[in-house]
Amino acid sequence: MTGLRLLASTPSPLATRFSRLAPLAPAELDALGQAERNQRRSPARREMVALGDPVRERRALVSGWAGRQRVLADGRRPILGVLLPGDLLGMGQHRNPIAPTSIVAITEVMTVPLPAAAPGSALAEAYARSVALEEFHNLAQFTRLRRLDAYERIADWLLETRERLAHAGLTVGGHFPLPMTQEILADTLGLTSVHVNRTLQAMRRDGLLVFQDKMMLLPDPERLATLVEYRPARVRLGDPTL
Amino acid sequence: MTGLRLLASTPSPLATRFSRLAPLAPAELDALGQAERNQRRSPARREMVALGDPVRERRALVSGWAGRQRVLADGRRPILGVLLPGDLLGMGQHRNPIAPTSIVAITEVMTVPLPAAAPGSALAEAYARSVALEEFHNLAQFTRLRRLDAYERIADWLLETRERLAHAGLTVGGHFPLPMTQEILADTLGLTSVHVNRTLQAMRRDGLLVFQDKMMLLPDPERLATLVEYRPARVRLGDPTL
DNA sequence: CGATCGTTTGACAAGGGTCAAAATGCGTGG
DNA sequence: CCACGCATTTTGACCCTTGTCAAACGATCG
Repeated sequence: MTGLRLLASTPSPLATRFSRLAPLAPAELDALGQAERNQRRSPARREMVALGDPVRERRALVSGWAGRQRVLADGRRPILGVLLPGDLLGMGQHRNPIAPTSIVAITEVMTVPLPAAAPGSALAEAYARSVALEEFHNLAQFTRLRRLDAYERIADWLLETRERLAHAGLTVGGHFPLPMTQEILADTLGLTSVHVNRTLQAMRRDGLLVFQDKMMLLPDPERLATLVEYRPARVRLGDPTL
Repeated sequence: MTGLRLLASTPSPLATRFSRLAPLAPAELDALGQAERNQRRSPARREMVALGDPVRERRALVSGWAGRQRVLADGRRPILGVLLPGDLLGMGQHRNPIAPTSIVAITEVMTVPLPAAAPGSALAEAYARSVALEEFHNLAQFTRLRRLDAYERIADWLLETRERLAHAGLTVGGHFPLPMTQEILADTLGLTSVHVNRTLQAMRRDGLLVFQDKMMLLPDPERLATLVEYRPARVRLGDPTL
């Protein structure tokens, strides 16, 4: 009975992530739960937000993966960053913000409207920390593309993605979902799909990853982390909860 | 007489940039002017803000150039973006933000504390737009590093920097200051100084730039812009003032 | 007038891109 | 349940941009 209830009430990625970002009050958790009843669906490959769209409301991703991307004149579409369950959309600060990038669903994606947060509330703090984390990951993506070679880039990105998914409660025994093609991974990492393929094979040979049925396992994350000097994300120094 | 007064009261880069971002009230312009009396100096090469520092106050650059950078274990120091006069520092959103990057003075830099802006005021809007512009330029830097080769990267960056300086009233007859070494430019663009040097020479041969005494002139910005499909920054669609 | 920093030039190596095609997987309809 | 068509993964051969290493040259400053 308890088992069933536990199963049924498994906290959503959104609630998991947010209650780790700030100590949410029960009422705030409840507001999140209410918001999650109001899901909107975007099928895979759909452009959820177009570049330059006015931002009407703040939303959160509750399931599925999306990519922030730019479409270029030459047809290429570099992916600037990946949005995972629990991540926020449309957090611009000023009155009439417009979307600085387009957002495209990689898999089928469900989003919900974000409940308003009273200034100074734990929920507001969680939103702000989420934004700060996003900035952190943007910077990480930046340095990744500058200084790491293909092998290290992939290793570093896998470690980061694993950590983000774990933070939203989406890893199972070290395994985590990776529902993207090698081509999209290539667009994310600034490589060609051919080269991603060769590099993944090398990592497999080196016993650093196992990938099956869109599930990834890193058997030796420590070795990977040493390899690329990976440092986990922190919003605030000295905060052990993040 | 009028000429003298005009000269003496030449608006600062900060005031110029901000009154173009939002229609500031006279009182707000005055507050900016007051703030500018309170300058703090950082000599060239000084680390103005260290990675992880707590952000105590919001400031603005009023003269000189700085770079947001990361120092890496291998000693390299990729520059993530350049801060020009009129740009803001420390605009994190949450209560106890820490600096996500270190900031280093490229030339001697003067900064001033930012006056507080009432919510909903034109000044607050100007701040928000400045933040949005910064995000825009971060994204531009991003795509620059991904898809453009060395020649295009430099061309694109020069066009953007020229536009930003013009926006702060710092260009004179198409000429603009470029007070950085080729090595720092290389760090900014993800290239080596050797390659920057060769590429600049090529652009000079092609008649696309003239560089003397740390002043840059782009004789044919249109040709450059076509070359790299350069698109000027806009914070809001349909806003002709930006 | 050294000393130091920045620019310029040369020779060479290599990581990754491009092009092309084969192999494998997978959903759909018959 | 099978066959077809399309998407994805894999492999091979070749080439080009950029990095690396090293040294010479030029300018600026105490």
